[in-house]
Amino acid sequence: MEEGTSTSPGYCCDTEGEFNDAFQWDAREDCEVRQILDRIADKWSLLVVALLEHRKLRFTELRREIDGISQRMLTVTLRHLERDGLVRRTVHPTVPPRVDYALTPLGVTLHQTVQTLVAWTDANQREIAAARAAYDRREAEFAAAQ
Amino acid sequence: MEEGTSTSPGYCCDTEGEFNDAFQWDAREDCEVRQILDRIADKWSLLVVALLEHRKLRFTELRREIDGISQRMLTVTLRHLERDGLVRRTVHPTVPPRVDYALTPLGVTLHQTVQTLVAWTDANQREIAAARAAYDRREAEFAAAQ
DNA sequence: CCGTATCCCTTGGGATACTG
DNA sequence: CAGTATCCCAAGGGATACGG
Repeated sequence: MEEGTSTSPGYCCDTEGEFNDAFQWDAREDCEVRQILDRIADKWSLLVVALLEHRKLRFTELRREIDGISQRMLTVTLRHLERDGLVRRTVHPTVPPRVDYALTPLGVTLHQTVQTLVAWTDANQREIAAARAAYDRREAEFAAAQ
Repeated sequence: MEEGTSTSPGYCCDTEGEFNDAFQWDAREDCEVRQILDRIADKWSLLVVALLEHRKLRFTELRREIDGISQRMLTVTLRHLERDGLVRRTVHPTVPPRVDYALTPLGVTLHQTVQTLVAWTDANQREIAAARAAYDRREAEFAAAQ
């Protein structure tokens, strides 16, 4: 079940917006952007998508490649991605069972899009680290002054 | 404190990668990409950034515009964004106090980057919704067959 | 090999009350 | 107005054990 399907559109149609951004979303929790962002942003999804970029992988292969993931969370993550049409699950009726996972075309486009964000992170991580350090230093000085 | 500062680099340096992606990240939890993704993916950050795109806003103005946010979470979110150098907080020493928030140049570039993700979501929400519906239908049929 | 089921702990985040 | 401080609950996710 898990909803996410039958809720109202949620994406903000620009009703008399004072600023005409190309995109603008509202604050509702059932917003489509939120739904999908939550998927993208959970602890493991992007890692799975990244690993599947160029190749099919079996369950156990994914498990080995993703350091620290529990069996449960790998299953849950894969099911979510499959439900969203981002990953295709193929079961080979052999014994012992063999299941492999691959990106769908939609999954590939998501991966490409996410790369721009990763690129941004890569380009700005030093600046962010510096900002954090500066903030923490100011905070420490302030605390010391008390 | 809150770490995030002193941990090891965490971003995968491409040591003998069999696939030479432009970007590739490892599975470590302290990965820089994760750190920053966690920030942009939390419940309110992007909403705040979006609202600040073109204008400064005061604390209460943000609170009014973001439907459903608690006072506590607005404070926490703003502090995080400020610490990361994405938002600048300006206190006017008047009485009653006046504080306003604006994006830094870095914050502006983040916002722009995120827009590509929002655009992807916008372009593909129907396909995702359809995939979910199909998945749920198959699941329901399977359950009925039991 | 590929999962599901259960238990349990940690974290995110809402409600409320209080301060400079 | 612009926050802090406290309490508390629900969801996320790890560990473990079992099943087809």
